[in-house]
Amino acid sequence: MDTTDYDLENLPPDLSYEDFLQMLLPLRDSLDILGGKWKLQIIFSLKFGRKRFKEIQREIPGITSKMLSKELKDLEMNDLATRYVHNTAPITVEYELSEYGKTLKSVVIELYKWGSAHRKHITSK
Amino acid sequence: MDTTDYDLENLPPDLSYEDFLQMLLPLRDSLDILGGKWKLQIIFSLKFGRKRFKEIQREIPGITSKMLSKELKDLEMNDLATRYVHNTAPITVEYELSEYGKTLKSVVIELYKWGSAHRKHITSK
DNA sequence: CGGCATCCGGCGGGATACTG
DNA sequence: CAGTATCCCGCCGGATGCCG
Repeated sequence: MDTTDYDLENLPPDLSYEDFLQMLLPLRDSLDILGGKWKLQIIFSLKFGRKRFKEIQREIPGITSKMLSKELKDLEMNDLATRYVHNTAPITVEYELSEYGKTLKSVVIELYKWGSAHRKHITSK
Repeated sequence: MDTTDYDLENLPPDLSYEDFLQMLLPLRDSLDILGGKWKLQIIFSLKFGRKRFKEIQREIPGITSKMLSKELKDLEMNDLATRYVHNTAPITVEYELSEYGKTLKSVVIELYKWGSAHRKHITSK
């Protein structure tokens, strides 16, 4: 696989278009993981500790079980959240943000900072 | 308007859901501006200087004039790109990344860094 | 050349019902 | 309770054509 790391400040001038698209992949990964209607809300919900499926759903008005289930599976696939199944009757499942998931913090903060400054920039004209 | 800035590290525990959604808005702004199929490619294309409409389109295989036009208008609305119209026949139009647009750099780099590390994290399991 | 108008297909995602 | 299955609608975005 291709593990080339690019220095975004100084991209090689002879970068082929294919390599350019390769370079965009990690960027898209980040955007996909945080993008969409529900991802951020779920991630923030899990930031405050281990939660049951229904708890999360209650905290996020409007989300259907289908969407929540799909998004959680997504987070789990990306190793960002961990799923705990308990042999109770009826079954209960808990989710928590993984240690690795917490590495998202810096990106999220950066996005927030820029977005926040941007709102001011835009409304000041 | 609401210009409250939140400290994402220490969110007030009594944060109402409405305030929480408010807090997400800047994050969504950032994600919307960089997300989508073409935004990054266009931004990177403009990073290398002032370009004509057709030039950009040639550099981005597959993009239709409709999409390019829409995305550029979007960037312009957000003050990220500047449009220059020349009274030639036929008309020519140039675009360039605004000075303000360059402030995106830190966010983009952060997204790239995390996404890049994430690819390694995921493929190493 | 730089766009806008129109038509249209795919799909993200909502509503609802059902199951282990 | 924690999902899955089905149906369905809106809309993003592609294709094509036209216009100043």
